[in-house]
Amino acid sequence: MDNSIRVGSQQGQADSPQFRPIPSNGICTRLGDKWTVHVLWRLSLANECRLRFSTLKKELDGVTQRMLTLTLRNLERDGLVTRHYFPEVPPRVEYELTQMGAGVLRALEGLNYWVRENLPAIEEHRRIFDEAKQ
Amino acid sequence: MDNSIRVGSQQGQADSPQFRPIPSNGICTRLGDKWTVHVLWRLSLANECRLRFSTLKKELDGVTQRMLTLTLRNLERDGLVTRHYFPEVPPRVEYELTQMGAGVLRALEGLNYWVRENLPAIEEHRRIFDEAKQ
DNA sequence: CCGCATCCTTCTTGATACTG
DNA sequence: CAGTATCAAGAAGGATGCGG
Repeated sequence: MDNSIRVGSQQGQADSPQFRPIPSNGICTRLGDKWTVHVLWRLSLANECRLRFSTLKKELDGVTQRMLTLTLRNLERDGLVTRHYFPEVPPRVEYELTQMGAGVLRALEGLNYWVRENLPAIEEHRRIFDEAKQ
Repeated sequence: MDNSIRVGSQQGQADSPQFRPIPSNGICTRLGDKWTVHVLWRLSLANECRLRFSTLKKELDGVTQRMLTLTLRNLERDGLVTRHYFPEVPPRVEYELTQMGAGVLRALEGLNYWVRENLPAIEEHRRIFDEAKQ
């Protein structure tokens, strides 16, 4: 498993004059995987940003136990989520969004907004493009 | 090829009270692929946001012709890039960032910034986590 | 020069079964 | 209930050759 959050041009391109050197790419290696953002998001909506594994699993439609575990493990490793283990009779595990975890979601707001604004235009472009291809 | 920019919870979860309903996920299906952001970024730095194929290929270190073509085709389809074809003797093709294309990069600034701020902390968490696993 | 088709490899995800 | 291990399926990416 590649556990990197890769940032921007892995290539040795010189920094540019105009903007800061790095486009936010590759974070998407982690954030872009199938369940990560869903998990962060669901946690952010929970009371105290905290849910147990089974609840999370139940509410993220379609996620398998395996993938949820993997996703949470990676988030924990990155410090975006904290794991609380209760050694009870049926064991209980809760996951909590950290401050940093909440920060990612805020950082995604701009993108989220952009998508909302532009999705119609994008879909229109696609329609035309695909049509022209016939 | 899946050409969707999928936004947020594909699941039928009810909109939440607190935030707007959708976390910006899945855009990463497109933006998160290996070369898309690199291409947008490189174009944004170019004169008139415009470069020919061969230049792009030369400057994006490691990209194959196939992947660059695919990436550009998808960007063109979405309306983030325009393709200009010149039927010359050795054919020439230029790609130009559209307004909307430039918009994505701006939308990514928040994320980009967040990564810069938090990468050290993330890497520290990883170090500790991995160490504890021994 | 640019693009496409083909083949092959790697990574991610899903399905399933088993353990503390 | 939560986690792990194993196996199989699929998608993404890379290598290469041909064609306009």
